[in-house]
This record gives sequence, structure tokens and C-alpha cells, in this order.
Amino acid sequence: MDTRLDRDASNCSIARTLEVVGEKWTILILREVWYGSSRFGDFERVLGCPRNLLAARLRMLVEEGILATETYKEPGSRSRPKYVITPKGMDLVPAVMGLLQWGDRYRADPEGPAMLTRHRGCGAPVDAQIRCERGHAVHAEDIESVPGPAFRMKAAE
Amino acid sequence: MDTRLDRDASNCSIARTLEVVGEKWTILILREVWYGSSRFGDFERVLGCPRNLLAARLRMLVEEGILATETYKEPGSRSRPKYVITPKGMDLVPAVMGLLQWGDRYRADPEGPAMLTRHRGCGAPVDAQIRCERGHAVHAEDIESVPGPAFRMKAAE
DNA sequence: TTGCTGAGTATAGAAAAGTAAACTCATGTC
DNA sequence: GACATGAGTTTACTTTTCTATACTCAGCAA
Repeated sequence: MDTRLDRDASNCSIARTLEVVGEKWTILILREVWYGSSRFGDFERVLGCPRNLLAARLRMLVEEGILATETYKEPGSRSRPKYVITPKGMDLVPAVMGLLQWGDRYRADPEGPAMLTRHRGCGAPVDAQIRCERGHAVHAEDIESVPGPAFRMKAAE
Repeated sequence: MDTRLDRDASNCSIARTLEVVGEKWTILILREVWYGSSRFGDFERVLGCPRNLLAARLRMLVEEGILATETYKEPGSRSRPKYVITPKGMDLVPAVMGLLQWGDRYRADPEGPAMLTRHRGCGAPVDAQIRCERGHAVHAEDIESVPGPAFRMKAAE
């Protein structure tokens, strides 16, 4: 007899996001798209990712609507596919900025980061931060997590 | 002969962060810590994660300084270890908030999210966003990535 | 018509993760 | 002293993921 009064952790937005972007290479592919890559060969060369995994990840990202395919044509060659980011993909930027920022703080080279991110136009460095709807900057310790509409408990076994 | 004039992608803060938190279960363990779990048995029960992997991930998170061990004592039992988050671990919150937010937007149940995050005290919902040092809210499209102090090109092969 | 190129597919082997169960170890209760 | 408990470790096996390399395929060019 075992009364498990635990929160049902399968019903979680973090876990569900990780189902899409949690596999190896996926976030690094997106990073390369942000940095300007768009072709199969670009990703392969810069990332050193195996071709079959690269093909599988790109296919999945397109199916999920995070990337979309377009075509390009080099003079003297036939049309080939390229990959561009969609608005749904752009919405992953805050999460990846958070990872970037943590790495810059705790795992960068002694000289500093390899890439800097700036606000285009104003030129000032950018960072990911947490704000509440009223515009206050929120410290991580001041975030309160409360059950939402889809909150469920685990079934007893 | 192969002149690779590619950016050296190994020297990247995103990739380095993923080396620490990119394995399966790691971020979910941190989520449980934020939601209040601290004991080996809590994680095992709520996550359904295999014990050997759980032990390995906890050990790694402690080695990295993201979690720390303390002891607790139930009356009538001996002291046992528990896991608490460190400031270095709290600095991962913006990244995980970004993942949570994306999942809430694109992969939540029809009724809505399972958990809501609020600013303690003011009570307003919080979200991860990108700002520049001058305080402007920055759209993902307006982020410019430029080479930083540790920028390197790949060696030609 | 032979070769070249970019974008894949196919396949085989290695590594990691998942599953399940047994075992250890310290200490507190009966 | 015998047993219970939480926090692991160990072992054995299956499945999935990762890596590396070879192969295919379409169209352009010589």
C-alpha cells in the first residue's frame, strides 16, 4: 500500500520543451542558425556533428516548426535546400541567452567570452533577466511557483 | 587542401553550459530542487529516474557547485544528506525560465500550464526576457552577435 | 558520359541511458 | 540481537543514442 501524493511531474513545460530541444546537437544547431549558418554543409563543418544525426535533428526542427526550409541556388549549381528560423524558433532565444550567460559567467576562457551579444542600434550588451508583469526585475529567489490550471497529482499505485 | 575559415565553435559558452546541464535528468533534478525537493528519495519518486543515474547526476551537480549537500535529521532517524541549490545554481534560473516559458506557450495542456510563476510579494506573473544594459527590452531579432575577446577561428587542416 | 558537388541515406560498431533487482552500510527502534 | 530505513552502489541486461564511414542521388559542367 503506497499512497503517492506527489505532483505529477510528467505534465511540465520544462520537460516538454526538453523533449524538443533536449537532445544533443539541437540547441547547437539553433545557435549556428542565429550566427548565420543555413546549409547542411555549414552545420556539419562548424559543429562536427555526424551527418545522420544532423539530418535527423534538422528534420525534427522543421516538423516542430522551429526551422523552415527554403531553397538557395549558387550560380552553376542546382537549387538546394537551406534552413531558416521561424518565429517559434526565435521564441527559444531567451532560454538560449540564459545558457549563454551562465557559460560566460562560469565557464568562459580567462580572456572572456568568444561572442558578445549587443542591442542592435544602441550597441549596449544584452542579457536574459526575469521580470514580472509590473516591470519589476525579479531575483531568482523571489520567484514563487504555484499550481496552475493543469496541475495534477500522481495517481496512487 | 582545405582552408577552413570557420569560427571555432568548441569555444562557446552555450556548448560549455550544455556540457554541465545538457544530459538527461539534470535540468529536471534542478527543477525539483526549485519546487522543494531535497532528498534522494524525493527525486527518485517524483522523477522516476533510475537510481544509478540519479546518484551520478547529483554527484556531478555537487562537484560543479550547482548543488551543495547538507544534512537533515528526522526524529528517530540518523542524519542523512540532502541537496540544496547554491548561488551558482540559482544563476541557471533565467535559462530554465526560458525553457518553461516556451513550453507554456507551445506545448502546454489545453487548460494551461501545470505551474505558474509569480513575483513573491507583488504576485504578478514573471517571465524571462532580454534587456540591454540601458534598460531597453530587446526583441530577439535585434540582438547582434559580435566576436568577443576569446573569439578564435578554426585551424586549417 | 564521366566526373563533381551538396545533401542527404544506410549501416555497423561504440557509448550512454534505461530497467530491474540484489546488495551494502550506518544507525535508530523493538 | 534482529529488524527497519534511507541513501546509495553494484551487476546484468536491453534499448537508444552517438559516431564514423561508405554509399546514393540529382543536376551542372566539361
